[in-house]
Amino acid sequence: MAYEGRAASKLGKGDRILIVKSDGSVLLHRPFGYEAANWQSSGCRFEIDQSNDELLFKATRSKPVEGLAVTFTKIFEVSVLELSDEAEFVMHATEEDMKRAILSQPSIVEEGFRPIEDERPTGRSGFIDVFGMDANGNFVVVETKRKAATAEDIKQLSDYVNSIQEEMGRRPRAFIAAPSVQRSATQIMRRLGVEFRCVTPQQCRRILQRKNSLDRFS
Amino acid sequence: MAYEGRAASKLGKGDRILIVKSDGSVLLHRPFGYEAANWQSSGCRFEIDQSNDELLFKATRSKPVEGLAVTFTKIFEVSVLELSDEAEFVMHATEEDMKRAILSQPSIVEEGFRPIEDERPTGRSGFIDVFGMDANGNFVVVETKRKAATAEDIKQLSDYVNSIQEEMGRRPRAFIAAPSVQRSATQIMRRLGVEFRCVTPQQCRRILQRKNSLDRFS
DNA sequence: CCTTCCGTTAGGCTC
DNA sequence: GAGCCTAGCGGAAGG
Repeated sequence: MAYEGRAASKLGKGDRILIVKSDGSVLLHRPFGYEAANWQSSGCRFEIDQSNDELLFKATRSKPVEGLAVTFTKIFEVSVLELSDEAEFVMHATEEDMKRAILSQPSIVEEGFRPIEDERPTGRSGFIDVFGMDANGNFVVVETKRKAATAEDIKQLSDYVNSIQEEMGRRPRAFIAAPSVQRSATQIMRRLGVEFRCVTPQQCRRILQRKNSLDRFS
Repeated sequence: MAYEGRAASKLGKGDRILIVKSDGSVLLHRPFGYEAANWQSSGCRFEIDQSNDELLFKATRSKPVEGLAVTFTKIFEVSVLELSDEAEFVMHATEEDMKRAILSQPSIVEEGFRPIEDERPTGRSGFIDVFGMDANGNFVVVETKRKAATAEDIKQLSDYVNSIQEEMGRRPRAFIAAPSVQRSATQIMRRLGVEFRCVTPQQCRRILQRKNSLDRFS
C-alpha cells in the first residue's frame, strides 16, 4: 500500500480489507483499529492492472491531487453488492445543541438570565455564542464548550468582553458554560473575572428533548 | 442504528456494512462516504439478541461509557475472517519532517541560518520548534506549520520571542515556516515583526529523501 | 494522571 | 472560492 498527496505513507504486506464504494471513495482497513489505515474520499477514479500474479489497484483524485495504490498478492474473498440507503442521520448533544438549550432555558446558566442575541459578531473577529442580560441589567457574554474549557478559551472570551466594553461603554459579565474547566485555566479565569457555569452536552440534550415534546402539544 | 455516549445519534433503515474487528472495534458504513456513519473504538464488549426476525447487535464500552446498537432485519452476507497483519506503517511529510528538514538544510529558511537547538523549552509553557542564529549573529526562533499559519500561531510565536527576550536580554527574530499565512493573520504578523518563510511539507520530504540517499553512501 | 499537540484531520458554513 | 470553526474528533507524547 502507498499513498501520496497531502502527505505520503507506506504500509508493508499483510491481510487487509479493501472497500470501494460507488461514490468513488476507498477504505483500506487493517485487522485492528477503528480507523482506516488509508483512504480516499469520494470522487476517485479507479484503475486495475494485473501482472505476474499481482493485482494492482489504484484510486486517484484531483483537488487535492492524491492517489492510493494497493497491490494484492493473494485474494481471499471478493464481494460485489448493490446497496441502497436513503435514511436520515441525526446527531444530538453537539455544541450547537448546547447553545440552543441555553436559549430555550436560560436559567441553566443563571436565574434571571435573558438572552438577547445569539452569534453576535464582535468588533475584532469571531462570534459570541450567546449574548444577554442578567437579572440586574448587566450584559452577559456566554461562551459554550463541549469539553473542559482551556486557558485559550478563557482568553478568547475575555477578548470578547473587552471588545464589548469598548463598544458599549459598560463591562459585561463573562460566563464560560462547559462541563468543567481545565485546572491550568482556573487561575487565569479568576484573574480575568470569568465565571464558570457547569453545563454538559447531555444535560442540554435532555432540555431540548423536553422542549420538543412540549412543542408537539402546541 | 443508535449511538449514545459522548453524543447521541440515530440512523434509520438502509443497507449497511458492519465490520467487527477482533480487538473490539466496530465500524458501521453506509454505501457512500469514506467515513463510518458510526463506530466504536477498540475494547468493546459485544452482545447479540434475536427476536421476531430481527437481530440486535450491541457494542458497549466504558471510559467513556458509550454504546452502539444495530438492528438487522435482513442479512445479505456474512464473512468471518482470520486476518494477520504485522506490517509497519510509515508516514512522511508530517510537521515533524518539516522540522527535521530545516535542521538538515537550514538555508531553506534563510541563507546563513544555523540551528542551535530543537524543541527548546520556553519560560512559560510550550516548545520552540527550531532555535538558532542568523548570519549576523541574531537569535532566530522558527515555528513550523504544515498548513497556512493562523493569527493564533503568530501570537504564540510572538509569546516565545518575548520569553526568549526576557531570558537572553536580546530580542530574537521570529520566522513562521509554513506553506502560507492566513490573510487574517498577515496584519498581526507585520505588527509583531514575525517574518514569513515559505516552506511546504512536500519540499521538506524531498530534502529528507535526498539526505537519506546521501547517508547511504557514507 | 492531566495537558498539549498533530492529523492526508474532515466537513460545514459564511463572507 | 477562501477562510474559519467544530468534532462522539482520536491518538501520542510529555510533565
